[in-house]
Amino acid sequence: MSEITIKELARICGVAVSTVSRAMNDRSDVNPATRARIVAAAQAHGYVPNSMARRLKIGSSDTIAVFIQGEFGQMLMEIFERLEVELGKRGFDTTIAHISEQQHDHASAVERVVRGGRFAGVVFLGRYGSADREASAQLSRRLAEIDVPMVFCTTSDYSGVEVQRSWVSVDDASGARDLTAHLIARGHRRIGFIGAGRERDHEHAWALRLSGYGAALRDAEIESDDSLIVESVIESQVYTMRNGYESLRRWLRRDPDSARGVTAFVAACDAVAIGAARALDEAGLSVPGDVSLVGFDGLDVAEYSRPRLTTLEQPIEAIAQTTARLLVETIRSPRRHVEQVWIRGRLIERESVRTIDDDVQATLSASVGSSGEIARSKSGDAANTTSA
Amino acid sequence: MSEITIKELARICGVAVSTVSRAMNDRSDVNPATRARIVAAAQAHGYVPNSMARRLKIGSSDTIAVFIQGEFGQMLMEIFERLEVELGKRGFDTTIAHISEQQHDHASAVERVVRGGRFAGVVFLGRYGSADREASAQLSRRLAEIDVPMVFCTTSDYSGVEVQRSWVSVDDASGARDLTAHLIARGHRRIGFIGAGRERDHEHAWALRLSGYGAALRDAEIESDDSLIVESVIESQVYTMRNGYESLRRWLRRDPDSARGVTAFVAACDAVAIGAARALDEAGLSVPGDVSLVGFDGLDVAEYSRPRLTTLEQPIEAIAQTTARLLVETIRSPRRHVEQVWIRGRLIERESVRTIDDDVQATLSASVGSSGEIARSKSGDAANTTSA
DNA sequence: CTGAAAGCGCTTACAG
DNA sequence: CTGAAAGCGCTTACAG
Repeated sequence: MSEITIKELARICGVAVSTVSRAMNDRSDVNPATRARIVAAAQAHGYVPNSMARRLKIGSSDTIAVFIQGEFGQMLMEIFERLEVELGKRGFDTTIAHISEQQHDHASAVERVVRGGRFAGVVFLGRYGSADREASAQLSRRLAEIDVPMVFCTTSDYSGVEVQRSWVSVDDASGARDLTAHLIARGHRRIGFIGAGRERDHEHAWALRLSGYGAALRDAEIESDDSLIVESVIESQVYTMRNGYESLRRWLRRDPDSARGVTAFVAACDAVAIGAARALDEAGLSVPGDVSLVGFDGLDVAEYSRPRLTTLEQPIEAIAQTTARLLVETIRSPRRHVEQVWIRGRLIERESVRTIDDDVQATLSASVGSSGEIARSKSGDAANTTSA
Repeated sequence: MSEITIKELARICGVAVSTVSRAMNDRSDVNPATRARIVAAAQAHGYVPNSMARRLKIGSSDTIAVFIQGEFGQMLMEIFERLEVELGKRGFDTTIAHISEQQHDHASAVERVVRGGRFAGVVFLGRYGSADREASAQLSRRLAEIDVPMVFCTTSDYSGVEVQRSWVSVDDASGARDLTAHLIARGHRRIGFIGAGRERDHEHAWALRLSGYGAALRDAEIESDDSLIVESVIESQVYTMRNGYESLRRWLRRDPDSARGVTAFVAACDAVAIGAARALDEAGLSVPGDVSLVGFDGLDVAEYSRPRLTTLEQPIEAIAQTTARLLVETIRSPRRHVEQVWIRGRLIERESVRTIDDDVQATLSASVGSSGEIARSKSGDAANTTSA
């Protein structure tokens, strides 16, 4: 711990601490020669100002805390990286505040770091609060009280509290709608959705994607069929390949009749799509030969898997820029109106969707039929829960 | 900013600040009734101690900084999550210090946060210093001077400085050796390696994996052939599917003759393997039908891609535990001997390796030949750089 | 251009 | 069990 303090450095240089402070902070009112001498000495002795002391004194910090709850998804990390540079351009430091899933009391954990940290601003990335509605609402109220500038990035505030916050997100609903419409334009009619939240409430982005899927169906006057909605099996880690795989696999086994005739699926995200593709594969169904599949996010895995996945690319750049802009504006003029920005993603057509026409339809039914048999042969253990 | 300070809370409760402090910190020497009153008031007014002031006063913090340089790879994030809980069990908070790739001067950026942050300890996750050897060595020397407890996790210290540091990592060399030996046991003889660093020096883990590959070849008395080593094309982001794809694709085009006869590849990591699989696919080669392929890491994508990738699973749990243990030991007794731990990973056999025998060999040569033709038909633009 | 002084919000001996 | 005081390492008016 040979850390040197400002006092010692001052003694070494034979000046007052206030002079050292000014020199280190590039103030204009310091003799250039003195400054040079001090900076050199600092360098030589490895002096770096104690950031706690500095921030305590300064009062207003220029660091932004970005909260990430639970798992570090790839999409979140990519947004974070861009966000960090955007905020950097505007003169802010960024720090990740991770609230682990294990934490009993999310709300108070968040509150503790926000209140204790004296940040210039806060962004919630990808999740907010806990499944416990009341706790989340509580958190919102308290955050409103301490009045930190904050924006939700890729999360909507579903806490139900009146306080309005700014947010920015990919337009989940329109994205899913575009994806589904694309499938419909390719001749698909019986289209499933993989990865719905168990409770189907508005807890997060997926509910929005599910609604976009429903809207596209309605637009095309296709009757929606709840039995085609595949629920998430692994709720603690929804954005995973494993969730896509397990969820679809279970559904295929349980509802062989529903599976019959489905020609396409929209997955709640790319990772889920990859997992789902494997479940399909194991059931003897090929993509896109037997069933088409689209993802959501635009991860690299969607680009390099085979078949390449048609998906909706999140506009990471724009999301990060907008979030940074909104937050900085809020910091500068706290009482401005809130802005809520949905940014449309871009549909990327690749190889996982096939154009359907009647004769193909026939082939399809046949192969789905065979998958139904596979399902049946294993369905003994799940007989009572089979819905069809 | 209705943040309340200890002084105001003290006034509200009609006690001295020292009493509030004691109550908030659960000291034993406080009247239970007084404590209850204070805690309740703190709750009501949303009082949370200013963490800067607290840490400034305390001097020794109990937070650990984990440094991550450049991209947030999935493997790194998984290790981080485990590390956070392991450190948490031992009473430490964890914070991520991200050094972005853009930063001109890595070394001094690292030094600044370490010196300025007064952390209880530091771990470097996945990368250390910059490509600039001298700068890295410089950093090591300065870090040694300030004498922070630190351990390298999944990074080796190649700075060349005498100061010995503890480290823990998957055993890259033996892992790659196991993987390669596995291929050899399955009858493969001409085996390539995808993702070598351009300079082939010992900058990071990949050099170790490359050497493990070489060792296995030597064990089996197979003559190694440098033309089978595929170099990374995208050096700034080596752990990516894109790097695997572009690197192998270029190689396939450039060295069609080398490609002839290769029956298997070991990829430097799973992401690279996935990208490589696509390049193979585009060249008309199937995995494992025409060429076998193994990865390294044990990411989910290796499990859900088709074919499922045979790979070496990193023992994340053990790595995180050992790192936490070592760091805490170093914190408690700074002068203890350093420990350098290589933890063996587990080979997971899946579907990307095929057992080879003579007649298969014949088929293979034929299809690689056809890929050579594809390459040639596009080689006009790269004619001068073609090595064969 | 430089120095002495006050104070940011806490914690921790030291008295009582 | 409680309070008054000192001080952690800085920065920033305020004088000179």
